[in-house]
Amino acid sequence: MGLNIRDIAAAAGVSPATVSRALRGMDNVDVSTREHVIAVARALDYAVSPVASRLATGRSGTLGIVTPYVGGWYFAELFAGIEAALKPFDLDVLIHTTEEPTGARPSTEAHVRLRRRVDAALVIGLAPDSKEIAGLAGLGIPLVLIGSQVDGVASVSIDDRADACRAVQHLLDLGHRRVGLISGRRLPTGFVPENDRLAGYLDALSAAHLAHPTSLREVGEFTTAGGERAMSVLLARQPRPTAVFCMSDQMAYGALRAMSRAGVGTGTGDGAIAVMGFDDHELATTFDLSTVAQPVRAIGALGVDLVMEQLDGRQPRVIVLPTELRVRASTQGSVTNR
Amino acid sequence: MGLNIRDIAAAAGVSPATVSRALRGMDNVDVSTREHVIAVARALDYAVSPVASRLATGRSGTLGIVTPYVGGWYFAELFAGIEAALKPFDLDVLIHTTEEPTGARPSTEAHVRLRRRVDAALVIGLAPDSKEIAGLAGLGIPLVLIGSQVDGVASVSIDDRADACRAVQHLLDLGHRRVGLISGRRLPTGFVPENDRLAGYLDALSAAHLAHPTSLREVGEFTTAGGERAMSVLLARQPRPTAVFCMSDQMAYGALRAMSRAGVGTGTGDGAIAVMGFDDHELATTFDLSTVAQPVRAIGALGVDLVMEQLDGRQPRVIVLPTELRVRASTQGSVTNR
DNA sequence: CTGAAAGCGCTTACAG
DNA sequence: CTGAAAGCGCTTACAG
Repeated sequence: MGLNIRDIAAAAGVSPATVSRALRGMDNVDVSTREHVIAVARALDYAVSPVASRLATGRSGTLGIVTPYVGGWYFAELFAGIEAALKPFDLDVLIHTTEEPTGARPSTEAHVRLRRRVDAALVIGLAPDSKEIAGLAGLGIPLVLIGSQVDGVASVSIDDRADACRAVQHLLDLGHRRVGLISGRRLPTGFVPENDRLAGYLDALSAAHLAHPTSLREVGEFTTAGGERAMSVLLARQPRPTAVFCMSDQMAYGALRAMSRAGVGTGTGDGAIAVMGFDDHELATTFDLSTVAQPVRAIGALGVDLVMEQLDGRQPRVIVLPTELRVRASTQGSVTNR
Repeated sequence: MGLNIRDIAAAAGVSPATVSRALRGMDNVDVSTREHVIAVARALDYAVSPVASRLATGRSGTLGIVTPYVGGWYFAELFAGIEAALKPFDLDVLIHTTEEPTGARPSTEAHVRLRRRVDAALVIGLAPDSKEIAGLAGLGIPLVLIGSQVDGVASVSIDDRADACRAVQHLLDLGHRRVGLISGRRLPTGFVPENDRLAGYLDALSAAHLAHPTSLREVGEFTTAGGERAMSVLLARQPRPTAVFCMSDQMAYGALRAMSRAGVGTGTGDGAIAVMGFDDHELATTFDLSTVAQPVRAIGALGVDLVMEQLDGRQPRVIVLPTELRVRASTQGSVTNR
């Protein structure tokens, strides 16, 4: 309950220094001494005080995670990947959310909160030029960006722009000429992948010399309900889009729902609208939704790898993961009214 | 970057003790002294070392969260509620997952991991008689259980048994006599709410003097894919259930998908199967799924309240939240093949 | 291989 | 209201 290293030292008949060395498995301890100390420590159910070690060593044993929000599919997946990858390392995690619940007073800045608390930080989706990134860089600890890139900083991401372009290209290949867009927020935002996906959408249309009026774009808030609202608006536009690219699968589900309610078919049928998502969320197959599959858990795990590498003194690396186009009935099929 | 309290003391022309008092807003400091110290600290961009304070005070400033797993809708919602409620308190969070990724060697036990690291713990879904709970109780810190109850320990949960019973009762009220069940794991499990929901299912059937053969039950692993598999099996049974209660909405989505594939209608139509979920997940309306709505974010926030209460020296409280039956087309409607 | 001692950066009785 | 001093529980050169 309240044993400290001196108690163990006394019980084992050695000095606290030796206990410290033995318990951490250092090799400059006689084997028999080490085993004896370990046995005594276990018998007494001793646990070192992480706080004391941290103060003594100057290492916090903690990884900071800076994220715009918590909750939602993407974060949950990412975090699951991070947690799993962290298991072998006995590192604690400290999560800092940058986005305020609406109406809340602004809380501590990320770098102030993390200072002296973390040995490294995983930074999710923040813009390269944001002041958060600048502040964090000033901390002088290893940083790993997820979903954005900055020169000289480690990062793991997908190529949102190219991937979105490919998704829209798929719709163009099917013959569509009026391709709508359902984005998360009103663009541009502080969330990088979203801006990049917009750029990719525009790339594809421009390359095909197609118009891309803003009347084809609606905001879906990254929620299913928002996607439903957005699609309802698009359905009322004249002329209607014949295909819609949604920046997330969850918004696409809502879009499909709006179409179903309006009696509008999905895929290639007459008067139908082809719907394309992004993520390959676990329900994409259930909705028969064509989408771009991104390996979110792997991204989280790789982020941890890059952190550990830098903590080991290696150079920051940049990883860009490939995605995969998954074509399903929402673009290819001829399901009438789902 | 590396300033400590003595640097500030020197710069402000006072002692470290006074700096400490001033910065923490203690009232036994002259107002002008305090303001001066605060100004100097700010000018020098000083941040106290949490680790040093923790060692000196014996308080970790950290809340432990013990959970069987991370990821998935329930945990993400709960965690979002916890995070939001924690914002005003400057408490760090330390997450410990008890369930191993399959194949991993067992990691440290929860109470060993949390010992000396947290001031209190929020424990999610663990069985009252589990050894984890026993170990955590031995830590002598305030505990708040989420989703289970133990005498003398604070907790916040819903009444899973009664709520499941009500859900099944709804199906019985519609005239169903063969009501199937899709559970998460093979029951009984270490996850309390699940066992309670089974009990509630049996309660309703027993009260109506109906048989409840195990052939009406299948395991859906709490995933959409699992729910789809489970329903496929149930569809092949003779006689088929005419209604199915799923322990989570996500499994219900899979079940609906399996029915749609098999050409089986939903709701009250001829040869149709009524499907009932549990959660009121964000897509439940999209699927027109009848379900039991539980306020997951509120549960997380209340868990934090109960923690703070105990940290303030108040007695542990037990909170049981009401749920709400949401009837939609999956039980009442007559949608043929969705 | 082992130990005595200093130090990590705070907080808190205690004395004034 | 303020300060000197001890202490929180470790780790780590340094010396042997």
